Amino acid sequence: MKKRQTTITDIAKKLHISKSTVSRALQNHPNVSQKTRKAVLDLANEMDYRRNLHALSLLNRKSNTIGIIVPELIGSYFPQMIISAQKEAIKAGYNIIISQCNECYKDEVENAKLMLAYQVDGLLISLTKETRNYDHLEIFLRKGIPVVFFNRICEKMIVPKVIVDDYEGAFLAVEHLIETNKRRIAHLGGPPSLAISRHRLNGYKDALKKHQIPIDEELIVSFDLSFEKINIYLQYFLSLQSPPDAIFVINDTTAIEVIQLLKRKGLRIPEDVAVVGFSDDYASALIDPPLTTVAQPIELIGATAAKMLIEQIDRDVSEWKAVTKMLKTNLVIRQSTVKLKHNN
Amino acid sequence: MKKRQTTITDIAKKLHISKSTVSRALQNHPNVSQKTRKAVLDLANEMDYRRNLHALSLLNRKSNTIGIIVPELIGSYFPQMIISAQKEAIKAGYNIIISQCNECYKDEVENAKLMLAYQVDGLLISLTKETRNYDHLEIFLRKGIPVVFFNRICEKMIVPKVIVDDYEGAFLAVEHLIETNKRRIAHLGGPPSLAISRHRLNGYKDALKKHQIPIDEELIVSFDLSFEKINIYLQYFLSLQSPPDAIFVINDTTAIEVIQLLKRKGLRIPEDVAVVGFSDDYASALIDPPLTTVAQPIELIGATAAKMLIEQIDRDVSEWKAVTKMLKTNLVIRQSTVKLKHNN
DNA sequence: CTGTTAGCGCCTTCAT
DNA sequence: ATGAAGGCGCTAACAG
Repeated sequence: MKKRQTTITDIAKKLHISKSTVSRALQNHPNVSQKTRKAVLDLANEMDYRRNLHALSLLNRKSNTIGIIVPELIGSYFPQMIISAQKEAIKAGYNIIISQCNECYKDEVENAKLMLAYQVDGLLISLTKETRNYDHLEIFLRKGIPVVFFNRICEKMIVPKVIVDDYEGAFLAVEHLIETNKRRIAHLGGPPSLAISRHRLNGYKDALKKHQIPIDEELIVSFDLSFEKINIYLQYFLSLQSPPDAIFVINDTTAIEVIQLLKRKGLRIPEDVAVVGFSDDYASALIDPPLTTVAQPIELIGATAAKMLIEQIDRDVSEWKAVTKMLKTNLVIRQSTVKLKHNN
Repeated sequence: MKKRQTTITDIAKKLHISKSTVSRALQNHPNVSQKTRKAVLDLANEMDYRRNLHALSLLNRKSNTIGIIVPELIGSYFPQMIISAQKEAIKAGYNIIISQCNECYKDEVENAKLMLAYQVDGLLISLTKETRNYDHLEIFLRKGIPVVFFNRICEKMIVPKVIVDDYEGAFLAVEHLIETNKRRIAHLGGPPSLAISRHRLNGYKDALKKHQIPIDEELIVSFDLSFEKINIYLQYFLSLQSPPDAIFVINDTTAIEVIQLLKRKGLRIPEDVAVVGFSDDYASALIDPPLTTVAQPIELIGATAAKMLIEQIDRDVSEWKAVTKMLKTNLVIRQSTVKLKHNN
């Protein structure tokens, strides 16, 4: 025999009063006598009554829920971002539903449908590396559900976005490499489908240009972020006639793997090859040598994205503003590019 | 003007047929003519129709949703566990709602209430370090909603649990330290409120006993997992008359911090102090020196817990089985305890 | 201050 | 093969 949940009807029956009175008491309406209110609240408490959110959502045509779709949960970036977005959401009375895509486009589409089925009031999303079609997201806009992108954005869609200055971050990172006297700087970039890949690539190129270092296409590889291939590309770099003396890598998890592989091949970091990553993952400060990387203000990104989303919710579609908020990055210099003196 | 979602009624009206027919068509009922079915499906598709899960949940008194509450999302343990639990859940037709507690009891209680409000069909939970009262979880049982614990379990509650053999894991880890000729082995343990802390402590003690090493209470500290305090305890250890030559640490994130601090103090690892952690976090293999640790079969834990939960759902309370599944750990030996030959 | 009613979107039963 | 009606839990609008 499966037990039923406690409902307002149950409470009403026990107290021999109407459901509306119970409902009002539970919501602290003024029009309820002290005595009744107390009786209701006590009984509700005793019976572990919880408002059924599904009923509420159905009634109000509003779920008070925000969906968050992230490409993955590996590394510290997305978990941290979720935590800070959630904090902001709860402050505004919204719950969140999280789902992750294993970097897989199909999962992203499924997750988007699920969010729709859950009637989320808004969607926060960072795309998978595979995503090139955005139909599953356009649906939200057609339905009047606001969408806010962060990190992995879709440039074609006119909605609010929270990003960091990938171009500048990359530019400064590469300039830093140049300043440490590296000249053959390679770039292990991301898939061109992602805007972040393109911006970071541009920053890389412009930094070289500024310092009159010729851009050598041999030294530029765009890869699909699949872990297994890192070694292949690294091997390629090292086998060049004139191999790189530094590598600017699209993200930290990849850069960390690059460092592991370089060490295994007996190369010294940074003397033989310097390495720079992007995002300042939790593990980056811990590895040997610690990774120089372009830090992102993750908490700020999460909070900002959530705020922007909540602002759009309940607002008429015609009033939506597709602001793109670009936050600053911050180059964190560690020993993967600069050898500590006292280490020698 | 806020747009409404597409409903069965909308489709019915457009096609001039009844709602029930539309509903049947959408569910592939046999009693619908081919023509009608096609018309409905086409229109549904065109209008981006999605079943309203709240309505379904209300109607069926079943949300087809599993709640997962984790103490935090820092480190790779819980994210990985969530991913594998989710995989299993989806296979069985369940969606999941994740929430994290920032290691805070109050948040755990709030999250539990939220899960109740969402009418989850079952709950997967790992407790925060602060949790000592379980009233918020007992409610689930009273309501006939199955609960399955994993990792941080509550020993007092008679429900299914998925754990690893913490005792054995600790025992083997400490024995390994003894085999590397360490004799003053300290234990930086977790709060005694957590069963894992107690079991790991027992494993530690018994390993010492087996090898006739006296247990020195000076060398045993139980701390509350708050990051800031790690240095205090470490400093305490090092200031002892006879300081430890090895430390067995309650978990990897703490052990990693211990290694950082030891290095900063100029101590050599493992020569001066060896370090062992627990759980094999993603970062553990990457730090310098790589951390020897007791690995847990995380994916298996997640999948097993989800399976056990789903098995209980829909089953009568009287049939619930409070099985505790204990999985094996696996000692991963790295350079924080054993120096590589070719490194010298 | 309290009660009655209607309906959110969906499906199932019963009738046709 | 189709339609009509009722109800899941809740609240807002309307009566008293």
